[in-house]
Amino acid sequence: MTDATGPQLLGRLARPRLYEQLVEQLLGYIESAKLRPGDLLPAERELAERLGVSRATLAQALVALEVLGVIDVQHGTGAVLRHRASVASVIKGLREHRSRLPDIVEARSTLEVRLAALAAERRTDEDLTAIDQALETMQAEIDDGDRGAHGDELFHQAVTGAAHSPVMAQLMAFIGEMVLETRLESLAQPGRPEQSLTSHRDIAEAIRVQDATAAAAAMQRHIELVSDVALLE
Amino acid sequence: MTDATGPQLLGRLARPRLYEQLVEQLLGYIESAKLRPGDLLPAERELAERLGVSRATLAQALVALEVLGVIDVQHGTGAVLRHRASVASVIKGLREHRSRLPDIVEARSTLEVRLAALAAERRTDEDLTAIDQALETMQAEIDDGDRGAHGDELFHQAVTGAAHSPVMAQLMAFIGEMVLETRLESLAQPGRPEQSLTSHRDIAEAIRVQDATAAAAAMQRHIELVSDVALLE
DNA sequence: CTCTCCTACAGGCTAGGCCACTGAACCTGT
DNA sequence: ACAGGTTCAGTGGCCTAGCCTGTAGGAGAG
Repeated sequence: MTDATGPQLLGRLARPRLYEQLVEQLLGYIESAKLRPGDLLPAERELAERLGVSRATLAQALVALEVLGVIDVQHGTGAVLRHRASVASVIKGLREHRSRLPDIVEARSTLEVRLAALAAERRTDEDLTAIDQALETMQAEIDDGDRGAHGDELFHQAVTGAAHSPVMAQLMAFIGEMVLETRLESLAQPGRPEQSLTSHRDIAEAIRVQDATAAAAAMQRHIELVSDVALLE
Repeated sequence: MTDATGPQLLGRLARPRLYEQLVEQLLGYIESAKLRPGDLLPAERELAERLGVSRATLAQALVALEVLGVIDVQHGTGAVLRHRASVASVIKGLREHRSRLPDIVEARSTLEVRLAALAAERRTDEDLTAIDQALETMQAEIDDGDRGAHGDELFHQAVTGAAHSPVMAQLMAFIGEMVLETRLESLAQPGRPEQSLTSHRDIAEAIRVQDATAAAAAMQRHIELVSDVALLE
């Protein structure tokens, strides 16, 4: 899109990949053809010809759809639909116009509050060490005049890890991706890093003494503080 | 998993795809080589040769990693790492022992409890109508001796919609299939459908009167009821 | 010293081929 | 008539070989 209308001001310009366009088209096709779960997509050779691409490229698009959970490709049979079209359209819509920031913050806070509570219940001594190290890193960065973004990231990752919940960890990774894509830049407000570090310490302390309720509450306060101005981080 | 230990009793046996193995190997490589975000993976031609596969197949694996958010492939430059190895390893672990039930229930409850509360705050009259219709559908299905799985799914979708949070809806879709499996299992128990319907009515009532706290609590109870059976296995 | 341009090397995509798997139509012996 | 194998057309899986475009750093001109 932007690559056709004009140059982008920031960041490297969008690199259009054929397989991405194919994913869009296929999602659109699934929706418009009203395919139901279990239905078969047209054969690879036919699809490739109809779309005007090689089988190799189409195969990439099918891999992408498979990873997204939309289809399930079976050797000798074909590509079968796994979800109803509505789900596919949700994914499509999400990729087209990126999600709003408040929504992201909302989802993130939901997950992180729970992760903090779980971390308090399940943390091992190793988890605690990682959390403490993250705090030290952040402290060192702030002392250097930095805003401590790296240490902050480490902290949240350490807490996520301490919760020992792979599925929720993956959801967090997913959100992290959205945040990156929306080109969110946290604002470096004077005093903010110190406040953030302090609330981090509160969270860490609750996790240390394994108080799930306190950990959840501390994380909630932290997110409210942070989303107040900077919205994230 | 089972495909390595012995034959599966039900369902079609796992169909090993080369690109999937490559994803595993590459994740392992990223971790063992201690690559940091921003680092470049070896060139495609070199990787393909080292792994003993064609560039076309390697390209599929790279597409998969890109969709997973692990790397970012840039034309003319190479494949750059987007996340630290720990995140990659989490994804790897998740793909290995696919979807463990307790984790799924955990993630689901976290999201749905919050969704119920948001639904209570934000529901429109249309949302409420959809919720009531889902309840009627489920009631009709149960009266017919069915498990009411369809109505159950409709209900949760309606609540999710009423929360008006696209990102969390997306996250629900992300784990949607696993949730569906969980739901089907629990509803198979005698007497369960009625209990489930009753707790659905509680949730719907709280949303109707826009009591967020009550909605969250009702959803929490509902999920505990459901996961109770599912976890007994 | 700076700037331009060249070029080696990166990924993107195509074409065409062969192999393995699936399922249904079709034999064949009972 | 039937249950059992067998055949075969169609499907995806993967490979080789090649040419294209984009990137970035160094050589050379100014």
